[in-house]
Amino acid sequence: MDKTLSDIPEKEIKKYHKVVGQHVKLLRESKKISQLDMALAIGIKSIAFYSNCENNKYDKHFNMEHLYKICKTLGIQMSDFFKEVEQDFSS
Amino acid sequence: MDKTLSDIPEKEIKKYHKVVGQHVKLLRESKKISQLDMALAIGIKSIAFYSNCENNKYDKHFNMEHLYKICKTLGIQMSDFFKEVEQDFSS
DNA sequence: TAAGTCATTATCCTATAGGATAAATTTTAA
DNA sequence: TTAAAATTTATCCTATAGGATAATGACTTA
Repeated sequence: MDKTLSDIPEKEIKKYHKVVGQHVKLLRESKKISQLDMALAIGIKSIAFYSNCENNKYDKHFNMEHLYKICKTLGIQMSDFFKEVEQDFSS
Repeated sequence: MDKTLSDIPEKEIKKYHKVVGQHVKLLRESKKISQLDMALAIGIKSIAFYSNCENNKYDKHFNMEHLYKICKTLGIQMSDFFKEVEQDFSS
């Protein structure tokens, strides 16, 4: 799709995805959960794909469903997750 | 993908998508913005698709990029958006 | 009553997100 | 050190999310 009609730059979205991935990684590591365990918990069978989502490689990123399940697995609220993301994002 | 490996039920995700759509609609209407204007603001050229995302028809739903742009257009934080969604969701 | 927004339903198409696989690399612990 | 566990890189495939299109309906006001 041609996204140029929106005045919100693609770069900004990319950065957001990146910060989201970084934050998932941070939270996961702080709870001593392996990528494999987290991936399986949220129904992703490929650690490689999961890894790429965390690290924003090959344009892979988490979607709403992933994040919902990740937050639930971590025992936190989406709103709290995004609050932390926002702090990182604007810094 | 076979999502049965995750113990978080599909029904729950569907409901979440639904509440998200309803909330976007609520906020959009409260700001007197038409579907067309919002769709264009976030780079969606099809009001039909946008409408289906708001109403969760044909399994259409907003993704992270959509929601990021919607929140920015509405002038609110993602975290605040999701806080409201959570209140609706658990009720 | 017609014309003009605004929104919804329905169907179809395709670019790509989601995922599989394999191999390399890095980390950990024995 | 070495073996295993954990992570990352890279490439490829395909199911479907994202979107186009068209027709319908609902509401407004001229």
